[in-house]
Amino acid sequence: MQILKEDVRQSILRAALNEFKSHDYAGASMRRISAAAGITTGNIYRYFKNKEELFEALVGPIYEKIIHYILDLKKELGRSYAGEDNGLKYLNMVEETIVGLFLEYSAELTILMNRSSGSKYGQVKERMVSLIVTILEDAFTAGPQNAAELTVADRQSARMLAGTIVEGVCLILREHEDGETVKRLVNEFVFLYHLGMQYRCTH
Amino acid sequence: MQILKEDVRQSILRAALNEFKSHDYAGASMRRISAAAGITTGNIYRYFKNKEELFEALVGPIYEKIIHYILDLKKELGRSYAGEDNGLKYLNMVEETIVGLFLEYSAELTILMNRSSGSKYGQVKERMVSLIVTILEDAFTAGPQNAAELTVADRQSARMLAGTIVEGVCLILREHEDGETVKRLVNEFVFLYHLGMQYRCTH
Amino acid sequence: MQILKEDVRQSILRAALNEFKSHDYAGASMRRISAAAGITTGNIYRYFKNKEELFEALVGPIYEKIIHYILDLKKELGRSYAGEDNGLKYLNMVEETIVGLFLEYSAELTILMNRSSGSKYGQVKERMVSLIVTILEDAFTAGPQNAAELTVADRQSARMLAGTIVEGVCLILREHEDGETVKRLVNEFVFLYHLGMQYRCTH
Amino acid sequence: MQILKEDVRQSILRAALNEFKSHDYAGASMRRISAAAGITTGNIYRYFKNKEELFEALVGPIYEKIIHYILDLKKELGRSYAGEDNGLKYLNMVEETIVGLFLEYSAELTILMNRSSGSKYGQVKERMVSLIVTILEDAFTAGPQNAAELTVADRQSARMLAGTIVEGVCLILREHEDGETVKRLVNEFVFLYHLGMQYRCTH
DNA sequence: AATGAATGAGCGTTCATTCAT
DNA sequence: GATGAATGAACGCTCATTCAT
Repeated sequence: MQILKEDVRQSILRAALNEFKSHDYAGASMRRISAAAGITTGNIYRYFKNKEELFEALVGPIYEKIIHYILDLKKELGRSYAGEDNGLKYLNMVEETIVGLFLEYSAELTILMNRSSGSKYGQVKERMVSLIVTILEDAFTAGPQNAAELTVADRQSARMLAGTIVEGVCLILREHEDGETVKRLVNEFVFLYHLGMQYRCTH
Repeated sequence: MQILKEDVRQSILRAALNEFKSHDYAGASMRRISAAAGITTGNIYRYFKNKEELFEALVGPIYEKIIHYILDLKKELGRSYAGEDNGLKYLNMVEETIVGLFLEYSAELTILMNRSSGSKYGQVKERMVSLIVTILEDAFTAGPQNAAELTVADRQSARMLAGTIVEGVCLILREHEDGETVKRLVNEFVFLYHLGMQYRCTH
Repeated sequence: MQILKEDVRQSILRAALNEFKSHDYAGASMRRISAAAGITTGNIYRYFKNKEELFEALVGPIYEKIIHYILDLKKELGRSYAGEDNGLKYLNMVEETIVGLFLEYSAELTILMNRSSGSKYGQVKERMVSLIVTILEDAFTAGPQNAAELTVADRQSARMLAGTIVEGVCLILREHEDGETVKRLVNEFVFLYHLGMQYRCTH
Repeated sequence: MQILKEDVRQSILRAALNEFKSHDYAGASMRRISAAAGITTGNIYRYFKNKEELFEALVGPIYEKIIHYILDLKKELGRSYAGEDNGLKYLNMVEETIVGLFLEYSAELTILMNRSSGSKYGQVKERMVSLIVTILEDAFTAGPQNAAELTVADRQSARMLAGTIVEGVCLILREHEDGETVKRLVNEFVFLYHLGMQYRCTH
């Protein structure tokens, strides 16, 4: 009844996912994770050095991807402002990458965003917000080259919008597991912000 | 160099505020709180019976106030739908009570909303969101009498909007201390949602 | 040099027995017990869920047995009064069960009787004494049918005798390990009380 | 509303008596004692160096007296065996001193006998039993000069009887506060043992 | 003399992590 | 590879005792 190494690793990750869905990084229990994975307490440490590394194995790749995608998005927007590209590609990117990521890894994202306090990802919301702020500031000024002229009030608004976008997405992730529902709500949500942004840029 | 009782109490509350800002109710440490307050472990229990009561002293009064204010708001909106009153009074209420409360107790609210899992306030965000959901559902249908006809998707949207409103306001509060700035951002934020709501109700 | 599980469990029970011999339930220290058992603080909780369960593992089974035996004894005495049976069987029962129990579990009984205040067995001496009181009251009046006519003073005497019987037996057990010695002393002791009882009933 | 020193001392002792009546030495609380005495936590330490000395002030004098009386009793019995004196004086002594002591200081005795485990009086029962054993051994052999010829079994019986006498008295003290009742029960109890002793010495 | 705030060691208990088998 | 017993630090909390006032 020997389980192969990779199988075990996967069942630990699966169990950890469930554990972290309902507990903070600090509150999650390695004992419960190993029990749920069908292995013993000690054995988990042959696969993951410690709690931190198990957590990292779970959310780290997703963290990298989402940061990467947001950076790509920003670059694409830069091209769009420069006229090298139309806005269509940008929207496609959102659909194909970000929303796709949400759909595929919604559990990991939920954990990354809502359960990582106490781990090295504790500041992840803040980092994501900062990234999105730079995107919004570009949007406010129709391109990065003019970003310097933003007022303090503009910067604050950007930060608030970025923050509520992130929090709003987290919220949706926290409450819904069904992929289609998440997609619909994220779209609605993005649309709401899009509307607000248009209004802002035209008034 | 004995410190006066009230000073100590305040420094405990201040230290607890900081501790709970970065840890769950369960993850917060009474030892760290006392250390940060500059007192010993045992002494904290002269001021607060236990962790639960310290937490309650921090967020309890604010919880009572905000629930109360939201209920008042809902009642006022009810009158507004019934034509007994115009929308002006409603907006004044938001300005005078909710925003004021948020301004004065932003840290406590943040904790109440984000760190209370495991305490008796564990369900507070859910309760607040539920309250706001009923307000939004009334708004979707222009009055409580038609609320029954909402689709599941409508209800999910209402829930998401309510959640992001709560989260968004918390976020603004977390990051800004200046009253005027908070007011402006909350107004911008409320306006954004108002816009979204109008669009939704007319399409 | 890993110690087998059952060995550890036994050494915990042995250490607990010693600790509870000289401390109340409340005053006994889990740390001292683990130290005396040669294990660390945390490890004791792998074997016993908490202090209460450790105490219960020590005295619970003995409590059940002794209550059961005393009830049997009383039933047998009832038959004896009714003439259905002679006194011989009764004496055999005392010899075979109660004395045997006391011989085998004298330390546990001592603890059960003298150190359980604060635990769920806090009232055990009282319950045992009460049981024996009913037996003595029957003896005073030569059968349960006349027990109602006892004076307050009689009842107090019965209570005192019952109490000293219980205490006396515990005392003998505490100080002697040799089975024959215990048997002889208990017999002497029972004889003493028997003598007193006869005298009382005939004067 | 200044209370004189001696008054305070007395009210502390009174409060301590009540506390120790219902708690072990270890389980008794200095805080509760000071509160019941109507003084502050710290002030108690101006009157008694620590818990141990307060306990000692309460039971120490009674301990000295009872040991002293038992020694006197033994001396008197010695004279009685030597024919220097009749048994009457001996019985008078029991009435006048021991029982008198019980009547006057029953609370302190109860505490001394039943609540002192953990204090320096923890071994008091054992010491008293040893004393009484020497008296009983003399009685078995009609005088100290023959005590050497006792069998092991005799010594064990003496020890058992001494023990149950002590325990029996403790039990009476524990359950009755009314002086007359205590006196009657102690007399009954002493009579019972007297009867047993007579029987033993004549068979 | 008295106060009562403060101390700090100790309590029962939990849990991530280690290690002999 | 795997086991699960063992470790030890940390937790919330209590309490005898001390000490600045």
